[in-house]
Amino acid sequence: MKTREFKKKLYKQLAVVTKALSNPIRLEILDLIAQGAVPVEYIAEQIDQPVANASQHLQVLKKSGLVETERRGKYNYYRLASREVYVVWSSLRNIGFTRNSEISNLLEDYRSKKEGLKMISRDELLKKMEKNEVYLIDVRPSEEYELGHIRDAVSIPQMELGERLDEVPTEKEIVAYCRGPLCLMADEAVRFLNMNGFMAKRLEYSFPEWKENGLPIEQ
Amino acid sequence: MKTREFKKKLYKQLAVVTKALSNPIRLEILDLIAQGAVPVEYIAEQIDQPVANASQHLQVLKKSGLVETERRGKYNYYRLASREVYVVWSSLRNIGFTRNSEISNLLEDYRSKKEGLKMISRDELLKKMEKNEVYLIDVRPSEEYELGHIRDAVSIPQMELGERLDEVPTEKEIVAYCRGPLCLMADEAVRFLNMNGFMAKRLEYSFPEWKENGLPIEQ
DNA sequence: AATTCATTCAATAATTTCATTGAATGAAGG
DNA sequence: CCTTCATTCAATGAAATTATTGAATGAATT
Repeated sequence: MKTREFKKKLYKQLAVVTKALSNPIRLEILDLIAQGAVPVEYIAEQIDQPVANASQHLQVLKKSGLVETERRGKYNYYRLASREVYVVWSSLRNIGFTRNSEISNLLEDYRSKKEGLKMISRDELLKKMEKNEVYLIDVRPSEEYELGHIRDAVSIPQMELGERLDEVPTEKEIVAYCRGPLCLMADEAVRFLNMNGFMAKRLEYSFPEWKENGLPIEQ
Repeated sequence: MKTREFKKKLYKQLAVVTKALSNPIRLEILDLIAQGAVPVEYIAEQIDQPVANASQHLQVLKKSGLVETERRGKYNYYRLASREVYVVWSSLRNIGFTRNSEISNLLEDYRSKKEGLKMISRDELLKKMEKNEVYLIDVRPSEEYELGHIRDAVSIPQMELGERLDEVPTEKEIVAYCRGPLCLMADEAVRFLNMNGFMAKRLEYSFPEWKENGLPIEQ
């Protein structure tokens, strides 16, 4: 085999992986299942797409080797194929945020309209967790909470927050977190809590980063 | 702006970056300019494509924020936009190698036909460099050598090796290296040298990795 | 064995990406 | 100011990707 021909095949194969990453819906799926294994129907619902379409995108991701499936009872659970896939995904997301001005503008724009959303850093939270000075809320869907969450965090999915406000202490500081920089559930929870007289902040970190850095988790 | 609408825009923007990565020619270009800044014409020649086509692909990469240009005299030099881009590229390549069996088969196949190509590790080479026991050859095109190379390496581009064999010492061990795992010039040089009675090995590392790890370079 | 239902597949039309060609641009140097 | 020439642009047809629809599959349960 000639060198040129070989190279062509090699880059074509590599592009199978990158082509799998080249679609916005598939990126959203990756971001979602970076949380843990979930079935097709749940994915379809979360990304607001017909099941057949979600399934087709999942096939592409699977063929490229980025995700794997596992049968559990009636359901096919999809998850990232390896830790390296998570590394690639988060470094891609990172490049998008730092190098692509449209993205940073978009995020800034969206967040600024929430006027003065207060953030809390990782270290600050760790300190307050030690002193038991904080009430930490995981606002992701409970399925994702059950797959793993920050230690001592309470699960109150964003959807349920309105009807479960009585569980939230008024004397403690509240901190909410969700999936990552692209996830807005924590933002909305914090805004809602502050409107209702709580002292709420958003964690700068999110669960995947927290886990990646070896900080305390449960389950 | 509704959350769903915002998310859609966000992932669409992120996909601009991943779409830029989703083409085999653009991957080859990235692998090439990971060496250092080079002009369009040189890129076109290396990837064996018409200049206009290379230019269009470079525009895509530029618009996505993955590469940058700089004017020097008559030429437009293209280079990776940041260190993070190199990290993304090499982790993508890494996933391709470890998760995609077609790629590993392809590489193994190609290399095994070269029957017993001997490798030398980074640490082994560093030791031998200290004792001056090794003759290190950079087989990349001289333009790339001039943009930076491993300390004490001699530039003998693969094309010129045949007519410059008399420069190569017979008593010392020879080590050749080139661009990276996808680069085959070092393989071919080593095979050629061994056929001609030299003791040649291929460096497991390549220049970009060497540089990334802060090992000694020149120029 | 039949039924259920989560998931996948197949076909299609709409959209996007791509390579090719030849012309346009525009900075550098005379 | 004019020429050169590296690079980009614009137009085109061919190829690939995508969403949608409805049917097929096949494992789990009855």
